[in-house]
Amino acid sequence: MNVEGKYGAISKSLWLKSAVISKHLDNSLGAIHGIGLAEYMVLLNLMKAPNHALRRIDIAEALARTASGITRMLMPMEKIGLVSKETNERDARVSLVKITPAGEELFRNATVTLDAKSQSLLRNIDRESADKLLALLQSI
Amino acid sequence: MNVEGKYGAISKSLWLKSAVISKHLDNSLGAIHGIGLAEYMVLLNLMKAPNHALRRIDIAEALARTASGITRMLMPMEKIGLVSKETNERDARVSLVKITPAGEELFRNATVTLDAKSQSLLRNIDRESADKLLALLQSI
DNA sequence: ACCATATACTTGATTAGTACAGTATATGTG
DNA sequence: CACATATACTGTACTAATCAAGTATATGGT
Repeated sequence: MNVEGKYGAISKSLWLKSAVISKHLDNSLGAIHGIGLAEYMVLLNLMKAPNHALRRIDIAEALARTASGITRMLMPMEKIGLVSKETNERDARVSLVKITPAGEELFRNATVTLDAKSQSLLRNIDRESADKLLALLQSI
Repeated sequence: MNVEGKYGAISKSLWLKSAVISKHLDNSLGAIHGIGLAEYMVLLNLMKAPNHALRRIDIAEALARTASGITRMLMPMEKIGLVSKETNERDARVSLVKITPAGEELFRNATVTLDAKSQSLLRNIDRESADKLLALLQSI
């Protein structure tokens, strides 16, 4: 394998392993908490944000999705009360998304599920290797 | 971060990085060769297979997709002549998928594109780290 | 102040995937 | 051999994402 092929192999492996793991996590999160991994990532980003609120466009950026995808994803989340819509008084174009107390509660519970399931899916990887893998992934 | 959280962090990072990289590769492969990363992975698996042919169910397994997803994906690929349908004389339920010479040619060209684009997307990762990352991903 | 351009979001049309049910064929057991 | 069960695939209905166009608002240059 030439040098370029090595990087191609990383892309392919990343694609496949992500598909496998994401499907498992989607299933677990869906069965127990009624949300998918993408919805979980929305809540995670809101929890990390100052004032627990973000613009839709920032959520799109954080999830590598389009603005319209976020609009559609948030509709049912708002309906079941995980997030709420707030206006930005400085900029009337913006519709801020804020996590609700119910959303925070679900996020905490879903985090337990996600961590446990992840550990089970990644049981082939010892803790030291896990540190290394995480660092490498985050350096991409 | 507790120990479980570390594995959860890997899942989340895998999910996000894969989304970013896959979208770039989909765009490049689509613009230049008219196929997506999933279609490329079909061709790759066919190239690796004995006799360059596989059952649909095996392709589904290799790509973490459903059988019906593969049926749909293969329809246009057959139409443009990248793969052909063959019967299995031992088992009439099976419809074997075989890569065509045109499919092989496209695969070789797409591999160059995929490797080059991957190297560019992963330029933050040096060759030694790339070896390590690939080994860790493949151990999942 | 005016207007051209840019930004934030939503909506309609399309595409790609899934689940589930249906069809055809194969396999294993009494 | 007969028949229940399993397997391979396809078709229908649905869901989730995209793109491109549309609306509203903000910003910058003259």
